[in-house]
Amino acid sequence: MTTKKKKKKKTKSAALKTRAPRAAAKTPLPLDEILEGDCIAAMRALPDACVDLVFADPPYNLQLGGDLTRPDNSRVDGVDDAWDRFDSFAAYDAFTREWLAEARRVLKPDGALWVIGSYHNIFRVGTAVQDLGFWILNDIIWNKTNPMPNFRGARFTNAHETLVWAARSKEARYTFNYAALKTANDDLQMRSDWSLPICTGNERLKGAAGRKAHPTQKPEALLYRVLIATTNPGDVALDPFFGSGTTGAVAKLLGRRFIGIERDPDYIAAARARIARVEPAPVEDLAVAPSKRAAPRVPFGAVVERGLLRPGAKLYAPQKKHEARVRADGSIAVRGPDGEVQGSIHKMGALVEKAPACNGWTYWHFEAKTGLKPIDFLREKMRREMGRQAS
Amino acid sequence: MTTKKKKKKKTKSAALKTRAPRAAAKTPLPLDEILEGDCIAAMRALPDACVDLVFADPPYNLQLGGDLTRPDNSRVDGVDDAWDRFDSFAAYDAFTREWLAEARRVLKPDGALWVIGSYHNIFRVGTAVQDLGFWILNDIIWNKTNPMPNFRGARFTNAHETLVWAARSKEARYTFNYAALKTANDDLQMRSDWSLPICTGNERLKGAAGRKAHPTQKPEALLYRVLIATTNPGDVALDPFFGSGTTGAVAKLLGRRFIGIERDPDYIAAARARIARVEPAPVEDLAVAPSKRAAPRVPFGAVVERGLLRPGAKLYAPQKKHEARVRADGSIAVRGPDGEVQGSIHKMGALVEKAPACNGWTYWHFEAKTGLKPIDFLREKMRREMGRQAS
DNA sequence: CATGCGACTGAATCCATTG
DNA sequence: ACAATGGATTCAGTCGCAT
Repeated sequence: MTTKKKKKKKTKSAALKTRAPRAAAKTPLPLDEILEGDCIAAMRALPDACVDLVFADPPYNLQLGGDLTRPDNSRVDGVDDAWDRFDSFAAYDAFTREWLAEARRVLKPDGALWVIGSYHNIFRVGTAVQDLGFWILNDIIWNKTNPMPNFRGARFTNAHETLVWAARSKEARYTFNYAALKTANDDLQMRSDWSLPICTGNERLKGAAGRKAHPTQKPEALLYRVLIATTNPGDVALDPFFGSGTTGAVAKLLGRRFIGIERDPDYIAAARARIARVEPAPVEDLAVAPSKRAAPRVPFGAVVERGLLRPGAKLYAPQKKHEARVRADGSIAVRGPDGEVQGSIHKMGALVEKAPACNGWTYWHFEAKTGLKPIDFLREKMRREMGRQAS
Repeated sequence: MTTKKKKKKKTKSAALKTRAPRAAAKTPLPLDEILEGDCIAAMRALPDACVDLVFADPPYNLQLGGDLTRPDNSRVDGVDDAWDRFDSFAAYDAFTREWLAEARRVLKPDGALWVIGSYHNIFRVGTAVQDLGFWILNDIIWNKTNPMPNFRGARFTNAHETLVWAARSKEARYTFNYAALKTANDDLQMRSDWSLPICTGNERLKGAAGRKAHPTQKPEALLYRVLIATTNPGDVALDPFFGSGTTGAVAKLLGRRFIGIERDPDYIAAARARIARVEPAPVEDLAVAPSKRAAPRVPFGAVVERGLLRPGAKLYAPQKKHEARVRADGSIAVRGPDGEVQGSIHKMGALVEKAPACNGWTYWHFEAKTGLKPIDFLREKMRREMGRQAS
């Protein structure tokens, strides 16, 4: 996983052939801007495959907001008998599928989607995500450390929200900075349940008369983790329900670009002022910790070429349980039941271990002054040499 | 809420008018029995409005690919049983809606439904639950204390499953034993996120050759909390996907009645033997044991996310013997002989100290107004913010 | 009888690149 | 498209056995 950004201008043709490229593709993207208007209309004005990530915090459901309109901008009546409830769900579903379809269109082939919601809407959102061809990667639980208690004592304290993380398609090579997250998590894999406080105190935007400027402002820590985990510096994140602009504020802090879409001019004004106050982090501290997968490939033959191991040198399995001989062509030779066999460090490791696979770099060891060391040590040495050349 | 059982023989006519009452209504319910066969057919043989609770653990439709091996080359025993394979989302949806509709029919008007699932299926289940007229009360997150890791480092550790708790209708006066749960939770409201270990060890049923008798046996603690929270002694709980019989075992323990439905005769045999071994708890002792709570873990990355240390901030070893820089992803950078090295606070502490291990929390310090303070100070601050979190 | 070490396991949509 | 190949990748807990 991790970065696959180097030469990814392959833009899988399948991703683009649903629609003819738009004229808009030639106009520059509205980067680090907030577009005022309906998110579906605004996304329609964007070209295909132009953003790396979509983060969406859509309206949660019909019951809560009179805010929701049908795709044709007619208002949904707030009714609650069975027939109209179905009608309401249908309207919500239509709205959801429409903005999700546009989001998918503007996503690059290897792009990804995040949507946050609660039990009121997340099941409908998740179903639509699957039906539209996205490929769910995880559902993430934001456990609120300080949720609003349930005052009536009629249910469990609703102490979490759910995020869906999905690649644009099953085949997508999505961005996931695994090693960086593991490092940040004190060297344990990051889990699907995240404990974060809700947005309060200084971070909470205040509007007129000290009232909260936005009813559902998300904490910056949540977006921080999302952007660190699934984007790289310079990536473009689109937020079609920009609200108070948390996505934009954290994107600016972390050296990512953003495109916001928001209907409410008051929210836009609050978000603009907020983002203007953000001081970007130093560029040199933004790159995610390098993962082994992203490191330049050093074939074993190069180690031999470089002279770090001479042809004929002996390699050992852990505890010297097996022995191999380095050959000039970068293969190694081991003794098998039918005489000597030659092959890659991986194949020969698997062979002597009778395992289906083996990482030869960590399996085979050479005799160093200080004892047996894995040959990966030599690869690391070469990578450091190469790094100095590059920089 | 709590008990509403006193005068609930009102049996809302709306609940019954879809179907004529069955002749079967006159035959006694198959209480504390396991019915062999397809759950839809078996439920059809039950009368309307005859159970207080439905707990369902349906197939998840995992759609697993090829084999998966652990880093040590051992093979993961995935769920590839025939009962979990569906041809399409449409097929899964049809199946889901059919069993849910029957479940709703057999539920008493004030009855409730629980369904457990993962991101593979829970969105489709939740959508169907809403469409069929159930009223969602909570979604509950079962956070696994010991989940299986993500072996390839490709995603977040899938560390939870989701349960949907829904009343039969919006108007239902469902059962919720608020006070009992609050007491059990050290006088804190029970939250929607539950931390429980997966089912292992002695509790896990073994079949032939010591292999697991069922691939997805649920922990009894999970059903314990469900039944304590949303049923009263003597209530009837129907489990249409009975499997290894956890619902029946806990129901018997807690003085509830159960009806199980299961297709696989081997599972039925295992469940029968298991339930026979259960000793019902003394009626007067059906209170819940208090749950212990641990201090929430705060990784270093969360301190950076939270904004308590900005990317680029400097950290110092005691006596400023060494220096490090905070990076956006929650790693830190130090100068080594071959240039800058990055890693966790622990790894980098060990590196500069040339020690095998190091507690980065106490080793690294930041510049506070009152002088150098260990970064553990910031972790403590976050823990205080997060307050006491229910288990 | 403790203690330690190694083997084993769990609802898993689990790789990337080249040819 | 698929096949072959390189080589990256795990956490909490239980159980059995050796010391």
